[in-house]
Amino acid sequence: MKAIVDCNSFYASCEQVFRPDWKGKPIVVLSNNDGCIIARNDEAKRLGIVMGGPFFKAKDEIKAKNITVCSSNYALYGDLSRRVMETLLYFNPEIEVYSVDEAFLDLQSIPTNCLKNYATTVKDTVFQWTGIPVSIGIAATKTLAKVANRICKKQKAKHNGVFILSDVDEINEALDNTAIEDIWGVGRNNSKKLRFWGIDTALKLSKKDTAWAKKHLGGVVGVRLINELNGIPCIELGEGLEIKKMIASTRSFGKPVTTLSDLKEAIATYTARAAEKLRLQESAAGAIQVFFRSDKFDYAIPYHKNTQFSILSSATANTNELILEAQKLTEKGFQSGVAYKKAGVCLFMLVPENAIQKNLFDTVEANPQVVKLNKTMDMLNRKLGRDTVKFASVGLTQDWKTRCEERSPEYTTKWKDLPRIGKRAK
DNA sequence: TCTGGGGTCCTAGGACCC
DNA sequence: TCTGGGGTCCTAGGACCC
Repeated sequence: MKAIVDCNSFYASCEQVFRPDWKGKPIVVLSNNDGCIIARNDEAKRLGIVMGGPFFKAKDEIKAKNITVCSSNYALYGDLSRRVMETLLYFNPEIEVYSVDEAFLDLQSIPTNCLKNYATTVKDTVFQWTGIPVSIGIAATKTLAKVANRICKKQKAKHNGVFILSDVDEINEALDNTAIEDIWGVGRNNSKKLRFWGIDTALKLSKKDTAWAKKHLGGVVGVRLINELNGIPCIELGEGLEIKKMIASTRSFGKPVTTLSDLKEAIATYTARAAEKLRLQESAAGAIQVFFRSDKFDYAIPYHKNTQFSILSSATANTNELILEAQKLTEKGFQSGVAYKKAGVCLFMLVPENAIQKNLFDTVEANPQVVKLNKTMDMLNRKLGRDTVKFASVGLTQDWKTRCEERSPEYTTKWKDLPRIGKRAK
């Protein structure tokens, strides 16, 4: 059996950990730039706040209903996520961290009659150690575990955080109660197709044969999906730390950017961030891409976007080199007169940093001091806070910076934000 | 005023190899 | 009349996930 452990309303729960006075009150969390609503706790869900909608459209309603609004605070969520995962690791070395708020657990070594107790202990311990409530779904395949998890969250009182799907009748009932678009692996496009063919529940889909799936549901992907629904595992647990194959850093601007110097500053900032992530997984990038675009929702002005790509003469993880290349590309693609709304940097062709293929025609020897410089910068920024040391090209004022008007303190990752007991810090 | 930011995997088809 | 059989690698684009 496999389990999926999923944090309940993760971002909203993180915000509540350090604000006991928010207990029982509705909360929503916004995306970057305070753009969309990306998390709501149960109380906010009950008040009818929808997921993913643009914030400015729901603003009045949210105010009227007295719902607390948080800008996203990824430093906080990242740190609490790490604590949750470490707690899971304490129980089970066979864990696949699937996303910031989810992990799969391999339960092969747990006897069937102990599963319920085991999962309940895991759930309670995570809550006790981190303050984050989780739901656990258990079944023979990842896809069925996901089904169990959904039901577990939907019927909180009935399942109390743990739901095991093992009995055939129970599985069928669960599948019958799962709408086609709620299946893990069925997205917007396929659910539309399936509904058109009259397949509207997971149970109906599970009855289709694999040849049909191969033809109509994206080849092997469809075959796997049907097998998984029938309890035949086709998606194995991932191994520990997966090395990323691409790394990106992209952001919307708080206000439109119109000058080349501002755009270059933003691109340098995103490049520095991406390079940090690159070094964290001990890789180097062989290629870099930058892009920038105008507001895609503003139909009054013509939409403008530009993407520039370059393969480096040899792979590097050096921020300085990457920024220089990114800025060259920015100069190439920039158009004056355009109001840019969003920009980003992607790094591709990632290789391990200790296996960089040198270019035959490189005239400059790699300087070991530069590697040390980058590592030292990372260390300082990790220890003393992000951007303690940075490249001048990222700018000092950063007028274009993302909006986040309701950001909570970084309770667990910044000394000055450490919560105080007794008197609330001003 | 105002609409997020990351990622992965798979397929089809073309170019090329022997 | 008639034109093989097997491969690999790469890219663009689609679909999906959180």
